[in-house]
Amino acid sequence: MATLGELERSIMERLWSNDEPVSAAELRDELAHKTSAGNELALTTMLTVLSRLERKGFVDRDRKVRPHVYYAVTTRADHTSELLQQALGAEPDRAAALAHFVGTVTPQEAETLRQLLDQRARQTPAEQSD
Amino acid sequence: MATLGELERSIMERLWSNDEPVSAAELRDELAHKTSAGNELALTTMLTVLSRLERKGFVDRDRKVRPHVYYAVTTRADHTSELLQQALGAEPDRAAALAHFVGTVTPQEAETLRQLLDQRARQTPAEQSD
DNA sequence: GAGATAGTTCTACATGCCGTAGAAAAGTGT
DNA sequence: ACACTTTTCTACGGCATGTAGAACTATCTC
Repeated sequence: MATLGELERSIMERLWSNDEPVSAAELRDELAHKTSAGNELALTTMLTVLSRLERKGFVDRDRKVRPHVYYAVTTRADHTSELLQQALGAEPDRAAALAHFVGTVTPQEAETLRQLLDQRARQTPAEQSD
Repeated sequence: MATLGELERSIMERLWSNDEPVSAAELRDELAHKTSAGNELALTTMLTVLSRLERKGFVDRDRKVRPHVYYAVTTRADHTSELLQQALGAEPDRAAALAHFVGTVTPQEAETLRQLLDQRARQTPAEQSD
């Protein structure tokens, strides 16, 4: 999975935060508010970056309407999950890494995780350990 | 946390896999075996990359001995844990992301996670949910 | 439907990271 | 002091990203 630059990430954050497809112009205006100086980027800049995000498979667009409107292909949770898998992917001692990780999450998150594991266990019936 | 390039990663993998500090020349020879063609990189290439890794805070070196010897500053599990935190860091709905994630781990890992959470619960006494 | 207008794609450039390594400098042993 | 080893400095090509003008295409209006 390709990584995202700063502007690309800002755009994805916006697209993830709201399902309705938006035009490049809207995006540009909204992002300008977020930046300290409120610089408006050129519209073509938005369009270029959106095209790149499209090429990377992060966004898609509706080409039937005239200002094309863009939307995220996946949810942010999905994306984060992929990042988590990727982080673990190269790790030979996954248990050790998970141990470190569990040590860093908040108690609330630990509880969340536990509940999720319980749900999961119910869906994926007991496995035999070998 | 800075990201790693391909060569940088290879070097870190090697350093993480063995605690003993190694010289640039040793590293170069070992990594050459790993690559398909067995290309030997120039020694200065190793030194450059090691310096960059040092600057990034991934490795340190013993400058008292004459071929300087290099070693990883953190463990790989530590690093992976940081990546996991980082992946979750920007996520507003951490629970959702964790849910996706839990859905992707193997049953064995789920069990590992459960055990880790149990240990953790023993160390961090029961929290009151609000 | 031809021209004006709005919107999109093409092309381009600066910057910074990374892989790569030669040239220059610095340390070491005899 | 000199040859040899090792490290640092400098450099360059390639690629990703932010940035945007130029050129092209679609749409609307009269």
